[in-house]
Amino acid sequence: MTAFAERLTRWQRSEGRKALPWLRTRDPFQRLVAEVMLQQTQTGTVAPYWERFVGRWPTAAALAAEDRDVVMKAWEGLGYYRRCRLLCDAAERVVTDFGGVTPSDYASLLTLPGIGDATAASLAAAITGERRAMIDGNVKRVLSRVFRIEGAVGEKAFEAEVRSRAEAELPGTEDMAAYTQGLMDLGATVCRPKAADCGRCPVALLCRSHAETPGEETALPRPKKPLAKQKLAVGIVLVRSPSDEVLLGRAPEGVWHGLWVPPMAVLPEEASENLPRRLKDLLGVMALGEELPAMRHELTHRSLTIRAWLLDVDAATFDALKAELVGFETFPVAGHPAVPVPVKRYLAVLRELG
DNA sequence: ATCCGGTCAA
DNA sequence: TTGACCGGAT
Repeated sequence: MTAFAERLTRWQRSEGRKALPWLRTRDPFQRLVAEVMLQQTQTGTVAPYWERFVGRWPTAAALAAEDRDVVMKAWEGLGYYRRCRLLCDAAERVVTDFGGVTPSDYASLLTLPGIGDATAASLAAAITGERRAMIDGNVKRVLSRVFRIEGAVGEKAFEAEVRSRAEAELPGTEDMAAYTQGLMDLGATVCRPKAADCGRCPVALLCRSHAETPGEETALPRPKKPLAKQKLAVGIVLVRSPSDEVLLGRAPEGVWHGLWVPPMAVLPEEASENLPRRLKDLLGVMALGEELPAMRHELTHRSLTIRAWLLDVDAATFDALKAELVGFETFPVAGHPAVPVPVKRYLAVLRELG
């Protein structure tokens, strides 16, 4: 075993994170749920979601049999909602292709929707000790610092060098779980993106970045050019009935696909003043009701300025609007299906207003 | 306000 | 290879 793997593995066994709830189970399905939630999302955010999720659907069969909207509701607020849809697809595939037994080998895992190279390698290493290099953002950072790999994430040479180094460091099967978990623990708690805590690092003595440019471990492999952000004005109308119900429809595709949203219009920010007109046309009404405080919401490549109106209508008008808006359904404000975070905030505002 | 992070489709 | 996808941390 290399010095790096040896030190890292020993450190994980004594100092690594032990309190993460999914580390208490070896059940492949429950670990898979955790791995999917951990894609793009931090452990502290994931923990309560995971507890609820596997408490409710402990097996692939249970998840596969559940209504998608109900599952999405349990995912509400976690973000990247496509992961949830793919996880449901994966559960179905486990039932149909694997007889309900979640696989724990890399090749089989890779065939499941939403399971890519990093997730498959991480799961296989954790559950069976399969010798596969798990390479995620943390690993790229750690390895590029320790072995001083130059270049930017996404560049062919950088990615190839990271992979080559990651494979060269793999320990034997019996140490794979601790080693791979150690890589993740180190990246998350010590070799952080900013403010690396080299005083606590088990491999600081053999880290080239620490030796050659101490104090500059914050230097990351530069990401690619930042993508241009589109500024958009979003208008929504919370149509409320006398019995405290609202109209929501499924978001078609793109942003928030799979979630439910109120009647909505999207315009370039410069055309923001046209939102009321567009919404009135959409609803076929003369007035939009009371305007609520605007909210801002940031997505990967879009900045949203959200304006919202609260339109209180009588029962007959409510039913007429519902009939008018194809695909929209009625939900109690206090029992709505999965909605995007900003919509959830507005619904909370509604409850406070009474 | 900026940074961070896997998978899939185009 | 590039762009789309979300919310929280800093």
